[in-house]
Amino acid sequence: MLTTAVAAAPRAQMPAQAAPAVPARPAVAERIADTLRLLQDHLPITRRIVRTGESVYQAGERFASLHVINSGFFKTVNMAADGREQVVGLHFKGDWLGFDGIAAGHYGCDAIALDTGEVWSVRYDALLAACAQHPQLLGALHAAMSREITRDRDSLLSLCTLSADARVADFLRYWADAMAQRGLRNDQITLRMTRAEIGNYLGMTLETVSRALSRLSREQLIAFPERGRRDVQIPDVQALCAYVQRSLAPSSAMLQ
Amino acid sequence: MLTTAVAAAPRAQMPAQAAPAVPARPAVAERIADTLRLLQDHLPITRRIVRTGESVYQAGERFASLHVINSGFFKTVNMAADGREQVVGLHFKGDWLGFDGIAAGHYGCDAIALDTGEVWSVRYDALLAACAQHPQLLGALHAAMSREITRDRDSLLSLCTLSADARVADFLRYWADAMAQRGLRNDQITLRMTRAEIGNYLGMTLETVSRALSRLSREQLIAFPERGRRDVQIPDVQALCAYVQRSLAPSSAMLQ
DNA sequence: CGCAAAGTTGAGCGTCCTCAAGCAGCGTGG
DNA sequence: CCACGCTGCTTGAGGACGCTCAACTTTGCG
Repeated sequence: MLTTAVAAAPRAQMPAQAAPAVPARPAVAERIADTLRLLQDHLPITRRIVRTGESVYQAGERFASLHVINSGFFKTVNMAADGREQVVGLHFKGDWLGFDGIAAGHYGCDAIALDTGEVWSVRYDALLAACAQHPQLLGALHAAMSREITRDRDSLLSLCTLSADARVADFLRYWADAMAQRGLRNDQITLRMTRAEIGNYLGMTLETVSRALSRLSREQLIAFPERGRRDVQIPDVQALCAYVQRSLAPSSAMLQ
Repeated sequence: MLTTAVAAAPRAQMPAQAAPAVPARPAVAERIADTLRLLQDHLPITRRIVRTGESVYQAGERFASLHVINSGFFKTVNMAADGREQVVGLHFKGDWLGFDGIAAGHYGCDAIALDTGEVWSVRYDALLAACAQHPQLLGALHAAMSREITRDRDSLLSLCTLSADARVADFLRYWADAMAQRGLRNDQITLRMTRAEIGNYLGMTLETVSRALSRLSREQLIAFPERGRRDVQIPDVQALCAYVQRSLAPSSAMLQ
């Protein structure tokens, strides 16, 4: 699907960006803890509980603060002037929210809680002042923005190159990876989004999401332990990755 | 197409993000000039001419510098470990390149010149040091990253909500807007990409791009003044926007 | 001139969307 | 307690948009 080779320039060596390093898991969790500690120690923070469906901020609101997720799951929804709504990001503990407001002076998305969570809000001007004193803080900020950009581009990549089924599989893999990186169990995840939300995020209809999940379940790549079908069991994340890869190379094995 | 309404929360007022402000055009050009001057005055800069097809950096290369486009047109190509290539961004004068390298320590994309251009490279560590002295520089850096994030999300939005024809129209509009913002003529643009590259960027095949351009031309929204069909004349950018909007509301006018 | 690369256009088909029906879970109220 | 309605989910049938494959034209270059 859409394997238009754009260029055939000689390729440099490249670290396998999706292949999970063997252990190294707690690295992300540690980084998150460090960042939260840095914020706590050097900045006035507004802690805020956000319940399911409530927003941290809304598109159009004046930008003054950035927000760091202390717990919970969030989505960002891009709002076009003409009413189109697009889920453009999923965010977990340690992720920052609100970067899109810096340049424009107002937020460009809604940030909405997918369950009850807590965000720490810091005034952007105060953050800049603190960064001047503590370079680590600036480093954390830039790294977070950089990761956000990388993540958005990876979304573009899956959206453009994967079939609907593979996109759903990749979505589950992404969620499971995010859990694992934070030291949480990733063999069973609770989708905190409706099929419609997932479909919107992945650029397909809710029916297609449902069918894809059914197919993945039929192929034993996932299972639904509960009646509710909101919980997804992933016996083998590697197998999910393999499924995505397989869907790229329909028949022939890649020579060379 | 894919108008799954995810939520129906009460909506706050929101500035029309796509509607071009009446004049205000030189604002962006001025901002770019300011940024270039800031860099020039406070940092050691490596100027570099990059010819068509050459890369500023490649995926996997060690990250040490950010790059600002002084002239020319560039694309960034996301390289997946499995060989998938995805054009994830187009970049013009004043845009920064390389943000995705900050967090990972190595670049995640190739940045490739679409024609001969000049980039200014600054070492990231030197940039940080200079930012400590000149807060404006830090402001420019953050604004550029913020805009990058916003832009990526807008790409996701068009990719997920627009038909192929509308996506091509929106692509032309985007390019024309980028030109206008920089004070260049936008009634005629020279596409510096092949149909295959455009298609890759927009998530469709080169044939579909070709057909979409033919249809737009048939509807008088664009014209091909040259034989080569690389130059596109856009008599009325507004009409292009209207075309995109029209494709969203297939039949009924939006009540209320 | 000849060849390769880029582009256009057509025919056929497959994936995914649309529309529709039915089921499951859940809170409400009689 | 169960009927009731609501929302979310699943599954099927049919159709459309865009992909695949193919032939041909145009452009550019040695």
